[in-house]
Amino acid sequence: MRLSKRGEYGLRAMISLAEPAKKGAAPAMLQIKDISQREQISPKFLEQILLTLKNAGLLHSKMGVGGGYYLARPASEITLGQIFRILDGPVAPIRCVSQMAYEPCGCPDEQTCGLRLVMSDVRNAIADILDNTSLADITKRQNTIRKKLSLN
Amino acid sequence: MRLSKRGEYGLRAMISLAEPAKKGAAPAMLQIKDISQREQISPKFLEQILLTLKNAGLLHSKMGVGGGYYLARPASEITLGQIFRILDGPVAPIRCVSQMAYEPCGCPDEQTCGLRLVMSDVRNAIADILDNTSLADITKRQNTIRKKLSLN
DNA sequence: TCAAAAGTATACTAGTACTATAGACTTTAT
DNA sequence: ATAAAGTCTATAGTACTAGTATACTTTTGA
Repeated sequence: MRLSKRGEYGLRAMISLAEPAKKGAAPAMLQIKDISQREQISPKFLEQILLTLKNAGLLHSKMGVGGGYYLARPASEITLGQIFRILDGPVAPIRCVSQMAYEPCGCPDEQTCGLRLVMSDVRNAIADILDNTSLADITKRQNTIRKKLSLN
Repeated sequence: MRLSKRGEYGLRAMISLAEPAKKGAAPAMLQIKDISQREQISPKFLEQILLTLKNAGLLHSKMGVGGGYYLARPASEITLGQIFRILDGPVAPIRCVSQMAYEPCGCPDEQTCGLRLVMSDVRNAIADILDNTSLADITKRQNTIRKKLSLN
């Protein structure tokens, strides 16, 4: 049940882009090298990933000197599920329970297949989390933890 | 978040082995070819998988004519999580939230990493399902559905 | 006792996906 | 004009997946 590096890097980059530079400020525009340095990601690989995300409509960019990437929509309207599916494909652990890419498997009877029942639960559990967590939620959770830690 | 074919086949085979031949009877001993025919699995590939499961202590076998594989423990004491981990490794989508195979990722601060928070939730959701579902539970669910279907 | 059935064990392989890397190109600010 | 920054496509090394192949051991039963 692994998240690919592409997916991991893409999610981390999007989370970075959702963090406002100053508290209360608008989400920042960041350059590839800013993100790649902070998150320890190969800049050329990150470039591909951000481009994919841009072509999928989640990011906008500005070319030229002083350019960079920024979120196409408010952080509260971009979910982790959207990002994940663009980079890593369906959430379902097995195709026969996928909503976006259904395919039959070889079991004798799909309707009463026990594995399918459980994997369907797994799919729903994962999708529930990823589709109901926005980039803004992540930022909020991070800030809450930081606050708690600084109190000690 | 995909389940490998090895994992899928292994789980399907174990579920087959948990189904008693006759209602109320003890779980059956089945041969590779029985399972491979019923579940449409390459017999040689299945052989490897069952052997792995045997060496991990989940199956016993009987050699020779009329031999086969059977569950090493009652179906209620074998969980899908056990089978999954033997064949596909850790349940966690990312190593830094794995219980059985932790590894640090490259994020600037693991303690406040937003991605880690969410992926930890995902891991727990998956593990909750797989570790609390036994082969006996699956058999029961299948029978419930079959009963419902035959009532129509 | 020996042939056939069945599991054991390990090596090998073709194909695909993953994780990048490279290089040539376009746009923009100064 | 030039350097900074994103765009786009190709390709390469590696690991993994899904299966094949082959030789061997154990057991049963005719």
